[in-house]
Amino acid sequence: MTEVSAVPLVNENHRHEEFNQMDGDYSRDSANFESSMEINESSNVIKEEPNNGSFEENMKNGAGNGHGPEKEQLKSPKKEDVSLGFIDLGYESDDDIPWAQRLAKAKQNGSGSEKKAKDKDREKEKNGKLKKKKKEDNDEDEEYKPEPKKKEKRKHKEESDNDYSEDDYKPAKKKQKKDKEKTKKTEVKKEKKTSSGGSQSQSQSQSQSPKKKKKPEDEEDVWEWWKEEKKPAGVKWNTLVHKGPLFAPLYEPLPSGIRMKYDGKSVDLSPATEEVATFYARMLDHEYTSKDIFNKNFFADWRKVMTSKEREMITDLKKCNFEKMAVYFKEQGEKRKEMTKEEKAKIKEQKDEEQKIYGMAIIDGHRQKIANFRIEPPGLFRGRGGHPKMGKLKKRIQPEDVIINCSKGGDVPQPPPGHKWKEVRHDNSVTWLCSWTESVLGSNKYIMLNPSSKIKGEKDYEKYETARRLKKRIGKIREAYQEDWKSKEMRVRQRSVALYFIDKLALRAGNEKDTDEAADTVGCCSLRVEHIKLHDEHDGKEYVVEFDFLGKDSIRYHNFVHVEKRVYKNLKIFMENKNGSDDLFDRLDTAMLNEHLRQLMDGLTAKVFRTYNASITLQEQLAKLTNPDENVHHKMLSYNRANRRVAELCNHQRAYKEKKKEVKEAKREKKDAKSGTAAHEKAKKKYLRLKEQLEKIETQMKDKDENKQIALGTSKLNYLDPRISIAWCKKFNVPVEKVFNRTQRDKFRWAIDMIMNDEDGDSYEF
DNA sequence: TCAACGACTTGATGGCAAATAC
DNA sequence: GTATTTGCCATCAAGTCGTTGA
Repeated sequence: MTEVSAVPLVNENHRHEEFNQMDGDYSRDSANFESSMEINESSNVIKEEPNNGSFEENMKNGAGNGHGPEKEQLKSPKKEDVSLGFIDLGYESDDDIPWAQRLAKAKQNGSGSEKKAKDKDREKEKNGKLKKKKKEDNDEDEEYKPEPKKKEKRKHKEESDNDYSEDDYKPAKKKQKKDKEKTKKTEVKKEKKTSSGGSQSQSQSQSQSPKKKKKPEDEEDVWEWWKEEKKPAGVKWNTLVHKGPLFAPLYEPLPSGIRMKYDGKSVDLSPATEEVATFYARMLDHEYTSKDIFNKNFFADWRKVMTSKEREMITDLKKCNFEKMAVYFKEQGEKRKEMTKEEKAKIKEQKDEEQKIYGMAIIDGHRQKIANFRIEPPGLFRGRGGHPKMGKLKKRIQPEDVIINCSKGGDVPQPPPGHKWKEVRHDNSVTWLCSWTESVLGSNKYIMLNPSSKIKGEKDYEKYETARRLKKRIGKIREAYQEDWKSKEMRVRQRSVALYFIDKLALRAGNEKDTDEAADTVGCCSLRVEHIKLHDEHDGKEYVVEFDFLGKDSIRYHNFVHVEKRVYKNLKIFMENKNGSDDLFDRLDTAMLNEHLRQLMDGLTAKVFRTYNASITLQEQLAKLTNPDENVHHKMLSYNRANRRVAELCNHQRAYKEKKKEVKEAKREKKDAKSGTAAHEKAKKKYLRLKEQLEKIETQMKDKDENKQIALGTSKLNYLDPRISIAWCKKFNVPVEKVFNRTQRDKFRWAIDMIMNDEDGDSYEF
């Protein structure tokens, strides 16, 4: 496990400040929800208008505090309001949403069973309300005994105590001719395209209209799926044609002079044994090979592929010397770098050819890029953090391991000569093209389509629409979970506190996981008592919770957060009579939490809060930081700052401190090892490598200051509604290329089209 | 009923080529 | 022209969440 540092991370002070600000906003938020509701009711625009801004924004501009000016704003949402951080939705009715209307409508209408479920919910709701009235406002009402095992939790059946239904929100109507016309036009265009079929016709039609000067990215077969009817639920495609996966090249034995040494003597290994040895040799410079678990796992798996003779001889990894192999691979690498232009071009050509054949699928008549058409090559498993299986052998995947998914008919991909597929399936309820079972964890791996494809894009679009729906309900949801802090039922209290953390701190849900199979990392629901410390007072603030745990990818989350008194008191109760290794929320898990969330809003799960909070923060930060009079360069600076705020919220940070500590330890190791010995050499190498890595991070920090600390790309690609960024570009005359690179533009083509081709696109509100 | 599984999204990492500096 | 830096992109591990079947 990565050792944690007692010193706060570089940008933690900043974040700490920010969270403290949030706290201020938070209380304001809930206190003023009612006033915003009243306003909207009279305005007949959006009936349900909770205070839905981010905490920070609300505090700074006072949005939703029930004073005069907001009333005016809420009554008449104008384009200009965007720059003021106005928080109402720009759209007044379904029909107002360009191109999205049919998609959204299909979803809203729902199926019969969905409706029944809602009715049932309403029944439950009534009962819940009656019960609620009787509830007393006392924290210590329920005698709380921690649950011994989470497994029993599900016995406490979820009661429906929600107060909302989808129908609560009924937007006013407004005609939208323009978009209908647009949709019509595109449909005609599409018909022309598809009538002549496939990508060829696309390029033909383009060549027929030389008037339109198109950028290279528009030259491909652009499938404007967002202007089409949605497929029935569960149907992912009607026809799917592809060439199957591309397999890793076969192993080529090393030249005769390149041999591993065992106990000082060169040994000839069988090809299979040698291949696995090369996996290790290639990683010799990597920190992994200094880890005991890695070596243990590698050696055990390596021995499995050895011949009995080899197994008899090679009994100790420490006696193996892979140096010669490692040097050879380095030399090969150098040679590759020194290749002539022509040689490089030839290789590129070959790769492009592979991409052309295997990298594309035809789905419902449209050519779509495949994300990963290569079968993962064999190698050693690189689990992160303290993964118990790191170093294990990832076996070579054969066609006999691969399941193909495609249309029925003659277009089934051919397996390589002399081989056959494990199975050929025609399952159009899934999106994958090929799948196989990976040998280390036994999990399934898939070949799927590129993010620019319809299948992925549509899902992405839906994700942001769900987050936008959450925006309309967040006020009520927050109000409800605050009320639940006082619940007599321990599971309800735990759920409400967990939800508060997920909403406020953008924590992940935290599924339970098997620590024999994966590193010991946690999320919100799986937090243990040892992961938090309560400080009655810290840094001049009351009720401070110190979080310190390893989250996804074993990245440390260390943060001091001021919380409401009631949350603090609840946490104290949750921790009573427990050991550090006990679950903090012993009566909660992600399934229960999500079941509850689903009752609050259709499609709501814990991860929607991350999308919502990230997007709303970006929108507000952009509005706050952008000065329309500045040049593009300065505007971009503002954009990156806004983006960075989001990344901070989501904890996408680089572990600078961790690296620093590693370097320190490596230095000590080097000092401890006897000079001249192999151990000393190894320690020295490790130290130099880590030092170099640290220096790189430091330089980046100095050069690019703020931005390098945070992995901006992740939030940009996964959490931020791209329409916010594009609308910002449109409004402030910043080229979209400045904000999104080629890949991102491909992925977000739907959003670019929606905003850029809409007259009111620049006033888009998340 | 619930653990296990399947399908999918999220996110870190590292290699490589294009851009930039010298 | 060469060295260095930067950004892009592929890769694959690690999550989330809904479904399944014992």
